[in-house]
Amino acid sequence: MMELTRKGEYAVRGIIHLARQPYGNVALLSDIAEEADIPQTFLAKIFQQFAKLGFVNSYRGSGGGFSLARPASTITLRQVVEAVEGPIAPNRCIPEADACQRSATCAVHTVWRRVQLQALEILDGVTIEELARESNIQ
Amino acid sequence: MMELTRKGEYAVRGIIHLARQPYGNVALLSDIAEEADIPQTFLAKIFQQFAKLGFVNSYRGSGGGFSLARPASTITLRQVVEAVEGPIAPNRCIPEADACQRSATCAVHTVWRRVQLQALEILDGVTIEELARESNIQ
DNA sequence: ACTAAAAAGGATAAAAATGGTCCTAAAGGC
DNA sequence: GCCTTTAGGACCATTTTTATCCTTTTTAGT
Repeated sequence: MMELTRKGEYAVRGIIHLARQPYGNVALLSDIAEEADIPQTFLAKIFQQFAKLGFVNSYRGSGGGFSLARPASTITLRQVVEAVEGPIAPNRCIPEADACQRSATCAVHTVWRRVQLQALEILDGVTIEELARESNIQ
Repeated sequence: MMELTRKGEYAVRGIIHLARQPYGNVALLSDIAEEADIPQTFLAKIFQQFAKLGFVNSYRGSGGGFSLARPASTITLRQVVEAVEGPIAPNRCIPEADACQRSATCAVHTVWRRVQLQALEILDGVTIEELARESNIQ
């Protein structure tokens, strides 16, 4: 349970690789995909989501590619993961409060809520800049 | 991401219902399934796993059913969830250390590890007895 | 012994999610 | 106009989820 999918892994690896470039540098999707060992067409979908959310700029045509749209220090791990995986929540009741009629009275619910808040606190506290700097990720 | 499946939800709800019975009381699967609003045949599979793991005793035949095999205060939420969902880990590298060649040097890895440890700490600290006592779960 | 009750275990299956691929269109540089 | 590169949509295979069904085994009661 609670596992990041490939999509989430690729999203994190992909944006870390982009963040390793000099800021503003436009990188080719094909280069990032190869370096990070991610299927290019899959990474394309992920970066398209990033572009819509304003994490990256995309440029079409010859000389095009992707660049970070914001400093890596302002993009958190949580933002990246939630961009592709949706809200981080250990059970289904949590994201939309209504969805669980038991919410108000269910002790189990409060436990999941605690787990969620702890996870969010950790992921909010980690930026892509830190990860790009510290990781030896390929 | 990080979501408990139905199986996990049913496992928790099911064992909480069993824990509401007087200790040692043998309850019918059909009764628990109905009370907890869980498909009976699905709950059967879950309780079979519980029986193998020693959380519950099962009795076949007329007058049979299930009872808790250990006091509810000695069964943690983590144990119940892991019984049916497998190890709790936010990404694939964590459960088996070898699986991720990047483990040693990857900063992302250490973040997931922190998330995992926090979650485990919370789930280890909650017993089925507490949940059975405090929850108004149907 | 017979019967009914109840769990055990295996096979099966529909639906959804995952993890992609492929093709055409659009945009930009030369 | 041509080449490069991303955008977007359609499609698809595999796996996981969420069950259901059937037969067997065990037990209690008569």
